[in-house]
Amino acid sequence: MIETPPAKLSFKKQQLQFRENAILDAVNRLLAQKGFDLMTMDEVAADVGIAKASLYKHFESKEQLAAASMTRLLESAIALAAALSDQQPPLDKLKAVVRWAVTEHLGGTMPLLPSTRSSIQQALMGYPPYIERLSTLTEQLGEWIEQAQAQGALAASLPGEVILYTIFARSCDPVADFLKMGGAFSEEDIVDLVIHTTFEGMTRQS
Amino acid sequence: MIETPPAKLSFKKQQLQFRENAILDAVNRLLAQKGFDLMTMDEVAADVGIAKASLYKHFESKEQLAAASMTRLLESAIALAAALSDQQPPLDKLKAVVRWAVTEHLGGTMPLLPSTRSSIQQALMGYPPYIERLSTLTEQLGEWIEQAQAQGALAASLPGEVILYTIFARSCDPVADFLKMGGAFSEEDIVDLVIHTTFEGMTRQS
DNA sequence: GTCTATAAACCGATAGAC
DNA sequence: GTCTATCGGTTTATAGAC
Repeated sequence: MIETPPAKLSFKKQQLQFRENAILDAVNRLLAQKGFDLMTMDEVAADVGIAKASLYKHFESKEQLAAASMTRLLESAIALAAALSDQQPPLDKLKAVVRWAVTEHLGGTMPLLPSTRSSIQQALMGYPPYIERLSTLTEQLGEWIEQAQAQGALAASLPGEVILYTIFARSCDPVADFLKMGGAFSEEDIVDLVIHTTFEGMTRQS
Repeated sequence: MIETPPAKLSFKKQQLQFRENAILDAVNRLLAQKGFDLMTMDEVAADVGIAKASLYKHFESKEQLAAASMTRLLESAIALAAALSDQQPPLDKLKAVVRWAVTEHLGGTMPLLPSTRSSIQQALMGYPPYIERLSTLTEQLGEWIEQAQAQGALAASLPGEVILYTIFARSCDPVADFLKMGGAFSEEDIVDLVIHTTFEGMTRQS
């Protein structure tokens, strides 16, 4: 019994995809734990359970490996945004995105980016697949921001850029880490607190 | 003419202090630009204009060097806090601290910390002079936070920890970097925008 | 493709002359 | 104390056998 070439090829491709996904899982976790600079290729290989040289058969450099991981993360965010009901107010959809990001962050699966200072930032900007996803996500969020402002749900006096960047930045907010370290709050509480201060600020009585 | 021993000793000490201050200036700038991990001792030495080996006559390790720089930064913050008028409302004093920090950040003299993930964080926690300053600053800010909450100027429903950590975190807010990169706002505008979103949030109409 | 072994570069820290 | 030169260790990336 000889399998037909197409099926065998498909199976091989599936195996390849599966292996590369396992690699990206490890990279994602290590990026979240230690950041790009402190993450070593030896660690990634050990975490996946393969030799370091084998990594380079799948990804040609550490930068491209991290870029691929970040691209997959953006795809998750885009998928989440697409799954949000259109009947929800745009402000709720924006909060849902932040909720997802902060939850991932607390779970240890959110890379430390965005940070202007990270050495990987430059490599990311020269990696078209990442730029494309970032553009897609930015467009979707920007649309919701405009709608929320038109409805009066978000301050119309604030430039859209400021709101957009703030939402991105809160995905990696160290406040969540500090609160988790303190141990006085549950992860659900921490997420709620971060979302509340982000959107409502700290001066408003509730 | 032979100078008196006390005067000569004082002069030598002054020279030493001056040199070490120049070193810490360079460290502070490099920590702000690249962070601890990417900062090399060769760079620090080149920036100061001395040999790398000479650095180790003043500071015994890279960690201690960074810790000394961070300690000096905290002393600046404490001095700023002490200089604020007692006639000001506590909320205004808290905003003034954030204003100072974000301005330093935009000027390229604010190290990337705090960040739970930085490899230096652990060294910092084992460096008593740093801990002491951090405790002093935390106490002062905590006092103002309580006063502001009692006055109704800050939300009394928010745990003080959350407000404190948020103030610390906004000192290194990447939003300021993004807005600066965008080039559409002056540095004064950026500082105002960050302070506004931090304290008033993004939903309130103004 | 996966492995072991190694090359090439870099970095923190030190030795030793002055 | 400052310098030049170098050690020891780590890291990215590759060579070559299987």
